[in-house]
Amino acid sequence: MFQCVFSSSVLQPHRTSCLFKHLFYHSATPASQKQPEPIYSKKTEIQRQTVRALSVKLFIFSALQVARQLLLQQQQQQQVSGLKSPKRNDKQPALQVPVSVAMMTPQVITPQQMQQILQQQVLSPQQLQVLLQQQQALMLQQQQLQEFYKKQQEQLQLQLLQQQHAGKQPKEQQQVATQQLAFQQQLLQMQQLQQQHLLSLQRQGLLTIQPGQPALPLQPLTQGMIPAELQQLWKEVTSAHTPEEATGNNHSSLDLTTTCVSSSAPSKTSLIMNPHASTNGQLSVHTPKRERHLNSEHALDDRSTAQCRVQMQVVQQLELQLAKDKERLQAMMTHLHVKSTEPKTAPQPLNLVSSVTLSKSASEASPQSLPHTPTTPTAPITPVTQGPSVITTTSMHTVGPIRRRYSDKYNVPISSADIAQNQEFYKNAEVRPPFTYASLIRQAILESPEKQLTLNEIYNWFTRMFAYFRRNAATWKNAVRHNLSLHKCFVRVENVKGAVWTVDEVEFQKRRPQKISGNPSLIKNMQSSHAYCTPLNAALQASMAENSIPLYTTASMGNPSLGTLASAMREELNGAMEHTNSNESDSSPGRSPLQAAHPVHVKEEPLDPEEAEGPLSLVTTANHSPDFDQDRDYEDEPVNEDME
DNA sequence: TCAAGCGTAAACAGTT
DNA sequence: CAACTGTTTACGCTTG
Repeated sequence: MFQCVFSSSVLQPHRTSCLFKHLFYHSATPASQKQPEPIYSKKTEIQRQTVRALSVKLFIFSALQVARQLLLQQQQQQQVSGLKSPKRNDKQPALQVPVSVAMMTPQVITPQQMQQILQQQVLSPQQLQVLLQQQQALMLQQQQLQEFYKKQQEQLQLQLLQQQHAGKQPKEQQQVATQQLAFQQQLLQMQQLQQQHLLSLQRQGLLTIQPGQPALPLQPLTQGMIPAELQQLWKEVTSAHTPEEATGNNHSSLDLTTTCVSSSAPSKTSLIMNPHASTNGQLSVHTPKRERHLNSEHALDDRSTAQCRVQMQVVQQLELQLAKDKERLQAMMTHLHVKSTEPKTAPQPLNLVSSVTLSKSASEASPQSLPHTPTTPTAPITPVTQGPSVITTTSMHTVGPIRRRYSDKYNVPISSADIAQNQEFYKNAEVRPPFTYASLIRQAILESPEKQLTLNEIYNWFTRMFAYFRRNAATWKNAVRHNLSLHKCFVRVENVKGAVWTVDEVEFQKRRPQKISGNPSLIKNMQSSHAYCTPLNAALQASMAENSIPLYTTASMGNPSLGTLASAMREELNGAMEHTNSNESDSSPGRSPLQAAHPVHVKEEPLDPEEAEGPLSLVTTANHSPDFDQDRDYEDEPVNEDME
């Protein structure tokens, strides 16, 4: 009855690659529900973010490398082709490259999936250092690649014009097809190697994969290419050469380099990745034999022309992506520069680099700040900054205790602001929110206009706000009921229609000091993270928009409940401050009166429905009319359409 | 080591 | 009668 079917970008859990099933910790299957959740407590959010960003960049970089290689190959083919053939129009627009895409798709890791995979990272500071160095190197390489691609593209265009005058040779077509078949075989091999490497990464603790991780709405890395294509290109380039890389355990992009931090010379990484190609496009000099081969067997025809065009498009898309990525990276670096003094001036989509490595990484970054152009929905953002911030107290409600498992260990809490900032993320990604059931239930109730919800409405809120709760309904619904009954802060109110649940703020506030300890640094971090709430939300919106992700709502637009949630998170911070810092003002005008006056606990002293109505209205707001509530399903309706 | 908090599972009873 | 709702207990895990 309560199983909601989301017509939006609902994630299909089982689309996750089987390769990672055994790596998942939070399994979607009931059999593994008893397992603990150490993920939350083993790593910091910053670590996850850093690696996540690195992964995306590495993926893009790899794709660029592949594209370059293909360009070079294409160039080889076209260089040997003459201008003799008559001009022909393309009658075979069918692309050659994507032929094998379909069979590659199941195990392709899209950037989004990569993010999901990487959102639960275990990284040591040393590893983070290395990764950051890699990131720096990648940025430099991307710049070099961009220049290179532009040159290549110009050449390609010239050659394409020439090629249009070339004739069609059936024999060459067959050979091309044969070559592509061989290519696909190589790709399969590389696919296996890639899997092995991912496994090895996982074993090393570099990768941990969320259980039952749903496939996020697949978003093309670029407009013209699907991720599978990029992945295929990556495999092609990695399989095309350097068998020593492929056979080893360290051939992955994550191991690209730790040495090429220099910004001057061509990086070592690029040489490793493309031993046949130099960054200045002098490929033909290095591969005379291959060129001859190509000369003899690959003349121009419609297919190759189409291929060439496809490659041009690929390059263009990659260039676009590269530019965006560069902008993002530069913005990140700039943000790292300024955030200590101007935490609010540089809205960033991601806080990807930990403050630990800030000085080092930022020192080599371009100071130019560019508009953030996030391309993917991101994992929870948890800025850890020390910048000053002003918490604007609102009269809104709070989310409440933070799940300690997630954050306490490293004193990098998932602040309440985080959930507000990452609402879209939690809505779309099947990631367990780092909040207790009690907090979430309370939030659901307080977000309602009447500050009361039926059990079913609470269910709907969960499923609507968190993709994670769209699965295992029996489990978490049981937990919700359990929490409702167990905690005194939840008060059941008999209604005409039935029963609704309200929140006893007094009781709830009693719990918080236990959750948020008086660690000053912790509170400070929470304050700072709050400072980023707004820009981060904007960044998330931009991210969603750019990737055509269904943008339900955000804290600053659309569904008001999200704004409520965002405000609630700030309130949560205030609440924490109240408990930990006596100097902090008790500036919660909307809440304090209720705290003082709240009298009744149905659970402790069951009352007759008639009796319960009156005093409990303190919690359920003064203008509450039980009859009015019956038809008040408001936001839940779209979700409930498919309910059983 | 212990207690507290939390999540999960499950049994049970009452209600719809 | 089935499903839902609500309560309660038990257990394991994490954390301080």
